[in-house]
Formats: sequence, structure tokens, C-alpha cells
Amino acid sequence: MLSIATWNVNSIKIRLPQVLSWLEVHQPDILALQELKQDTHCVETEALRALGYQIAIAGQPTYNGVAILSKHPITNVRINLPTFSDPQQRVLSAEVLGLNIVNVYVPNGQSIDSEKYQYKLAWLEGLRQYLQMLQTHDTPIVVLGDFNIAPHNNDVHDPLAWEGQVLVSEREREAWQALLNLGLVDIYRTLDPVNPMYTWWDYRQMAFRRNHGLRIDHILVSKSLAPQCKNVCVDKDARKHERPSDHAPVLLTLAWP
DNA sequence: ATGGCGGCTCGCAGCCGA
Repeated sequence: MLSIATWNVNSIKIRLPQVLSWLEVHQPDILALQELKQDTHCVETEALRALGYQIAIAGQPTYNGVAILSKHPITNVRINLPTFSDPQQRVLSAEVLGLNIVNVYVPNGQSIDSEKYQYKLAWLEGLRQYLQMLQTHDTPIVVLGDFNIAPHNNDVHDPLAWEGQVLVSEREREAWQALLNLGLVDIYRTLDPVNPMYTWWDYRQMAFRRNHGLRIDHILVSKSLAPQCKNVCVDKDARKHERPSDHAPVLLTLAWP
């Protein structure tokens, strides 16, 4: 059994102790991190290595920044999308145990009338083209991270209030569907097609306590991998910590190789 | 209708996230 997780930590500097204790408890083989908000050489990696993890980092101060931690050798590390020129560090790909791991921090979009929304849509098209390239190889793909898209209304605590907003808008959901059309599977929804589940809750207005959240952190797998996927869970306990990230980790367990 | 919170920055207020 192999376990692969994703977690938007909203500053690795602040959250490193929580990441370390989470790794000790859950022992994932692979963990994809987003929103490091720290430059590559500034990330404190010693304690992570001491837990047995190899680390690839595409860091950036202030915003963005992604990393892949793995208990198994990491090869063919690639930073950024080859299909979309971007100064923001949002993508880190690598091969681990014969899997193509693609760690993404999709742009937020801010609001649908902003330039950042156009950037988000163009970025998602770049991601689609990149994944289409990868799909031509035999290596199965796991795309995971913060997609900043709630695909369906059961991924939104109050669909009426969110209607048409960024994160749920039609064009974003079309971009999401275009990823699935490549032959990728939203493994959480495949294993639990109905029940609402969220991965992000606003810090404000006691949103977590009231379970006012969105499911925007996802794990997509190649169709060929889907039958091997046994379980996906959102670790809401991580959101209960003192000074938590506003995102909870998502953890996939699969029979591999 | 607004801002709520929490992270960042050569900070001490403003930007951004989602």
C-alpha cells in the first residue's frame, strides 16, 4: 500500500511543527505541499529529512511555493508548467515509484471580473496541455494540490451564496471538466459520489466550527489507477489545531505497485 | 454593505488569499 497526501499549509514557516507531527502520525509515502510562502533555500528541511523524507522544493517568498516530500527516491523533478510561462512558483512535478506526481497550486482568481481570473483560466489551460502531454506516456499520473475550484454544488456549503463567484464559476468548472476529459478521475468523488466534504474553511466567522467550507483541494488519478485506489480521506483534525492552516490535508491510499 | 481572519512585507498599513 502506498499513501499520497496533499496539504496547503499557508506558510511552511508557521506550519512546519504541524507538518512534522502530521507526518509522524500518518507516515505518508508522499506529501505534496502548497503555499510555502518561503524561498527554496529558506525552508528548514533538516527535521523533515530526519523523518526519512527526500524533498524537492520550488519556493518563493510571500506567495506561492510548492514542495514534494517522499520516502522513496524522487527523480525527473520539473519546476513550472512547460506550457505556460509563469514567474509564480505553482507547479512541481516528479517521478516516484513509477508514478508521475504533479503538485499544483492553481491561482485563486480573486474575482471573476479581475485580471487574475483571466490568468487563472489561461493557467488552467496550460495545465491541461501539460497533463495531455504526460498522458501520452505509460507512467500513471497523480495530480494533486489546491485547485481553487469547487467542482459541484455538493462541494460548497452554501451554493446559493456562492453562485457565480470565483472558485465555483461556470468557466472554472468547465476547465475542471477539461482536466477530467483527459482521462483523469476525481478520486474523492469516485469513492464517495454524494456526501458533501470540504477541505477549506475561511478563518473568519467561525466557518470551520459551522462547517462552512468548500472542497477545493483534490487528487486526480489516471483512470488506470482508479481501481487500485482504496481510500481517500480529509483530515479535518488538522484544521482543529491552534494556528491551523485554513486547508485540511487530503490523503489517498492505493495498492501500488 | 462591509468586513470578519491570518499570512506576508526592509511592516507599524496594506495586499492577498478563498
